[in-house]
Amino acid sequence: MRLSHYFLPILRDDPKEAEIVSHRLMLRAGMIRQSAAGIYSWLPLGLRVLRKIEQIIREEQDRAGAIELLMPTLQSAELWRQSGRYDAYGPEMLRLKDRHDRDLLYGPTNEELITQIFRDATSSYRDLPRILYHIQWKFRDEIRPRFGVMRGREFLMKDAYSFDLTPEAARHSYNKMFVAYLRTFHRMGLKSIPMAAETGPIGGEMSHEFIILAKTGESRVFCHKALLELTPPDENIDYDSDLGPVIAPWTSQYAATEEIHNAAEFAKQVPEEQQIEARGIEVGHIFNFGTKYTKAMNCAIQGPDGSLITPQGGSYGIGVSRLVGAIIEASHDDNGIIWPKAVAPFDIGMINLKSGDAQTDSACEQLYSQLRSAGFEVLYDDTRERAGAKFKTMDLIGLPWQIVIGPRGLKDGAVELRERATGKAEMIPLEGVIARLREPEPGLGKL
RNA sequence: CGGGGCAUGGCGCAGUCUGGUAGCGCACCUGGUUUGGGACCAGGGGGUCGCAAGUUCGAAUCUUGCUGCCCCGACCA
Repeated sequence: MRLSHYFLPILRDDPKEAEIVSHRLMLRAGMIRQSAAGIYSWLPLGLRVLRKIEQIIREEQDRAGAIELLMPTLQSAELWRQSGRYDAYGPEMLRLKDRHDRDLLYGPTNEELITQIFRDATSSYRDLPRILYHIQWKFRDEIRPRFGVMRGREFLMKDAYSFDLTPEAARHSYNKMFVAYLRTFHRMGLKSIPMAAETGPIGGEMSHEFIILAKTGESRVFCHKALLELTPPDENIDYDSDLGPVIAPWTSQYAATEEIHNAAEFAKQVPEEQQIEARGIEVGHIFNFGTKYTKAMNCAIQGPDGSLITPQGGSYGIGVSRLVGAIIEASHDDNGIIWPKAVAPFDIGMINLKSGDAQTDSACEQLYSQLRSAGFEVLYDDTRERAGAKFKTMDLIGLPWQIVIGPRGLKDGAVELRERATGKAEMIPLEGVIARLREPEPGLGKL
């Protein structure tokens, strides 16, 4: 993409409404614009990140055997009356009426709807287990939206729902999602820590929040240091095998959010030098809630012996739009965002230091086209800005690699390759750029 | 919802106390000089001063009502 043809409204100054760093940087980097309190438009750069995150989530859900569908944003109140949540949910739920004066709501979650869909389409035990998911916009009318996309009212969420015949089978579905979440967040360059959690209004007995540590996190969390060193299973993990032992390293160590933290237990279970007390951002939440919704929604399945079985349910959320902010909270410096490679809006930012100079232009054009043919996503700054301004912009938007091309280096046929995360720069021959970019990252195993 | 604050061009702000018809920096446009970490000079364009009613010869400025947004708290993916 040529910057001269792109839509990237950079702000040089901090907008005063943005308090925390991710919100500030997203506004300044031209990723989002606010439309109303807690409601945002996603500009091209932000959208690209959102899509990358979505895609990683999708791949890992699919790998774990979940099946994608898409439910609407608007739901009928009638459905929610069946589960009893229409009245229980409170003012957080946005309620509206259509022209026939029928009650509708903008979905804050989808347990009722998915249960209805599943119920109406399934009658045999042979059709279980299933995990269905979708990635859709939700609305919760928060009392006080804040922190940009981290706590918006409208937000993009992946939510999955499992249906199983027995509690044991439901436990297995839960474990599948547990593993999928470990892998998902790891692929995004995040260290996520599953923590025992309260179940809240969704209900149920078993629940984990997936927390990433960040100074600006909204809640205090406590855990064993060893949890930070664990690596998730690789892509060859067999999701049909017993996953209990696989997740044991995570579930056997103390890890709790503030709400259920028990200081005495913490002290007893974790040696002082291994204790971590930090702030965290919740990016995922998994629940197992038994028959809460299937029962309320009259969902029954015929078993092998002809008897009716009420399926066991679970739901599994990931805050997709929140993750964009969370990743920035976890990965930035004074100059701007530092995108993990897997979610960066572009792989490479190419800076033409002397647009209009025939030699520099042609070297840039040549490399730009080669990089794209090689499969890289490149944002090419071909504008007439001065060098300094271009550097500042590139640092702000945080693309993993910067390629700096100017007459000085071209004299020797070289360009500068700079890694945003480390600031390390090296001069390499024009022809060597692609080979250099393809070198495997040290320490990054195959996931 | 309780407490605090803000609303003036795309962004950041001054002007409001003491009414006289809107200004600064950045950004933008034109020309010139510049050009490896947010250049300089000159000339320009752009604002129903959040909305409504009122006071007044005259309102960004005073009065009343409303709306939007931000921060702290309780609540939450």
